[in-house]
Amino acid sequence: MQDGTFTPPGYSDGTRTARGRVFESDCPTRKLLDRIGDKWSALILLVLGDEDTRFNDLKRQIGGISQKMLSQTLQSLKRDGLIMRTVEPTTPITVTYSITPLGRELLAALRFMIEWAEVRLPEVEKAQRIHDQALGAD
Amino acid sequence: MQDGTFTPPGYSDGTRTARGRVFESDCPTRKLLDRIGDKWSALILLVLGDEDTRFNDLKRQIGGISQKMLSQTLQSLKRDGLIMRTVEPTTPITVTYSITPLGRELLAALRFMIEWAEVRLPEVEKAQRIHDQALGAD
DNA sequence: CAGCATCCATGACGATACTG
DNA sequence: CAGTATCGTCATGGATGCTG
Repeated sequence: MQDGTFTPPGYSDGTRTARGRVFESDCPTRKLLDRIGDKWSALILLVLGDEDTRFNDLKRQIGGISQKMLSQTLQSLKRDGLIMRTVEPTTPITVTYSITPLGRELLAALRFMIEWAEVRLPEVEKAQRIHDQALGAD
Repeated sequence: MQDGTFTPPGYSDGTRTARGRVFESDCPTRKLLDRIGDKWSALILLVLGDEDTRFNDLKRQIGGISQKMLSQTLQSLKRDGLIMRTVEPTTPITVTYSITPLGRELLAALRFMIEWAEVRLPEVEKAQRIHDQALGAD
């Protein structure tokens, strides 16, 4: 858990799959997706994965995010232990956000999805167009 | 793209990172998360990754999902080309949902996050408890 | 600079009832 | 069995204005 790599357990022995847990009432996957499946968490983690960044820098880099959502999402990520908030008592105050080892680990898993999206989204959108044209053909 | 494996491009040469695209206006990652970051898509993909499943079977397996959301999410996943819908003209009608190669590929990326969630969520929740107790300590 | 407080619109989602 | 249609609720998130 020191670096950004994450090796998932199981699957090699063939006995344990994700299926068993995902439908329990306290399903970890559901909880995780509730948190980082929102509109901005993944983007913020991605920026902080590259370099420590200050509040208004984040706001500039992530186009379209409102101050409210940035602040709110940062708090949530900090509460989850995925990012850190560092205050320097300058005037005016200077606040820097950075990713934690735990956050970097999640980011590593996230990158697989990000890369998939970048490579395959054209196919998804092509499927959408075909689907939308074939009205009634099902 | 035939099996469920997905090898992300880039990163080996060190020049290309996900950063460049993720903040474009038509960011693929944002679009993807808008689609499968919802409450049920990931769960449905996970079930269908195991075996083809019928509508009411899905409803039974995924605890807590409403008929409306199941139907709606299935349509969305089908439109994206991630799952298929097969109708057998029995009486009454028999409908089976199955995952596509594209969907299986996404599922493979998703599993990294699922596994991370199952392993690390206790740490996240521990961080939450510590954070909530340290009121004012920042 | 780094936020918080407030108001408001949208839509995600659930519950219920109905259909081929 | 496999859905559709409608209604109501609540959370997400944007816009705006204010603060230390």
